[in-house]
Amino acid sequence: MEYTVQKLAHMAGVSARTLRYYDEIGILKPARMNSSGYRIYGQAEVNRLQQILFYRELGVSLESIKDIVTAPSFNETQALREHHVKLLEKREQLDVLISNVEKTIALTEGRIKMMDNEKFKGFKQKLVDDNEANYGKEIREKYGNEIVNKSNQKVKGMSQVQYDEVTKLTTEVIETLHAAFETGDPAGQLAQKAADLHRQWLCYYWDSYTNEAHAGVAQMYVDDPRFTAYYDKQQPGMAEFLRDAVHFYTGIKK
Amino acid sequence: MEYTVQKLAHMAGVSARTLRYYDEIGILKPARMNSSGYRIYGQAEVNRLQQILFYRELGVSLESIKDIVTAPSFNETQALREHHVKLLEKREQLDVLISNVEKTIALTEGRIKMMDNEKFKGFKQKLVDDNEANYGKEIREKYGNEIVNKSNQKVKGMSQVQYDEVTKLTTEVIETLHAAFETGDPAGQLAQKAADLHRQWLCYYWDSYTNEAHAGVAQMYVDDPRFTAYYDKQQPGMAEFLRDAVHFYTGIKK
DNA sequence: TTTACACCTTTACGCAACGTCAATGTAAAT
DNA sequence: ATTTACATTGACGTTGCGTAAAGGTGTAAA
Repeated sequence: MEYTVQKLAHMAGVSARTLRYYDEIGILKPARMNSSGYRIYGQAEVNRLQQILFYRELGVSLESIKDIVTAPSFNETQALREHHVKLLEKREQLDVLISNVEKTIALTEGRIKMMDNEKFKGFKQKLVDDNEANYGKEIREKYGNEIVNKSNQKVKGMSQVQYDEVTKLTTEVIETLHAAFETGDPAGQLAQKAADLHRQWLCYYWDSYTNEAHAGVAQMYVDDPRFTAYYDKQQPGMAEFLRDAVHFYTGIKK
Repeated sequence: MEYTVQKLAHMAGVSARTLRYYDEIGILKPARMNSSGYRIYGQAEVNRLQQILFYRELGVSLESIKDIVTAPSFNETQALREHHVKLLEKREQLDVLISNVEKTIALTEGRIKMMDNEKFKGFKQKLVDDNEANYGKEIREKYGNEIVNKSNQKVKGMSQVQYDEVTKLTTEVIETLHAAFETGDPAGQLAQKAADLHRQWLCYYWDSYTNEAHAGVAQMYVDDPRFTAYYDKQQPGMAEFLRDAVHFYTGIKK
């Protein structure tokens, strides 16, 4: 009928430390202390502990459990429903993680089989990473999930030849952009060539190209400081220049 | 081309504190320090940070990331594969959690609709909890998943009338057992009545009853200290007595 | 030139939920 | 009477940073 810490701990499958901690934070006080200062728990405490452990199993924080078990009129169903939503979100996140890990494994395996070039190592991954981890969210918001997924799909499906092409294209874009920037005219020949190279570059990542989307991305280069930093680190004002060039190229002003 | 903490932090979408922390734990040292002790990062560090963030996104611990990014010949695929397994386990756990929360919500809703009795509150839940969280694993191991699931199913499907019956039965078992214990004879009339009540009680949880299983559970009452504690808290030796009584009742000695 | 202001530095405490000594006192069993 | 098992409080360690605090720089405007 009465239990010391160890006894209760063993019964409930938790540690004695846990019970002392629960005492400390006030979610499970012992029924009384004996003459030597031992914690003595009764039936009521056993029941309460079971409630606590139940909610703990559900992943509820002790802080929230405190509210649940102390407030007598607390709406359990409501709390559970909220927790349910959180769990579902968590699972979704986890699913994304899992599929990303799976994709990465497939990628690295493919890479290894494909070639042994050290320089190549990690770069395709980085491509996926750049697009996905850094800008994935924004792009998803603006252009939807499908485009991003297809983009990543395309990167993963690239052969080394294609990879080399896109790498070359990347430097070409930058170099042409530099030269064009000197002229100062985003509508000029060089700038339009840069815009065209940029379109080609985009087409390595995108499944379908539209002027609209191209112009949108160009605008984002200016709006998003991380993009701006990337382009402007070469030359201040570069991001804006590229945007203007693309806007001329696509015939779309945003 | 070169970045201070803030710059790099902003670019990568992390805090400056994070970068200092990464420096501290040695997974991302700056390229150099300037004359005033400022951290200066270069392109190599940007790349490395991107790798780090990539793995972080995947939920890998910084400790593991350290191994990945510092050891040049570290088998990435192997590491990812292990992480993959962990993630799958996590998702399984999460699925269990989710279904439990769903069941509990259904249960509490049913309870509320069924009646308004305060005393009843939380107890059916506790029944499921007791069986599942505390003894579920052992019972599953010995008698398989199906029996346990069906048991929980039965509890959840119980009406209040049935619940009252099983509650009454519980006290009857205990009381009869007490009286029988006085006689000291596990083969006597009282003890056999207790064993029979115990069988009836079991049948509220089990879908199919067998002498074998009944005898097995009785033995478990002695083997498992948590069960022993439960029965012995009334009277020391009670668990053994009940086991003996049931063994006589079922005609099975283990 | 001074001053404002943004940015840098290190140091160090705080968070959640305990695990894990350490030092010491008590109950129970031999 | 002594061993053994278990009780107590106290305090530090864990992970991945957030968040001051106290003070030194870098640059641009007044």
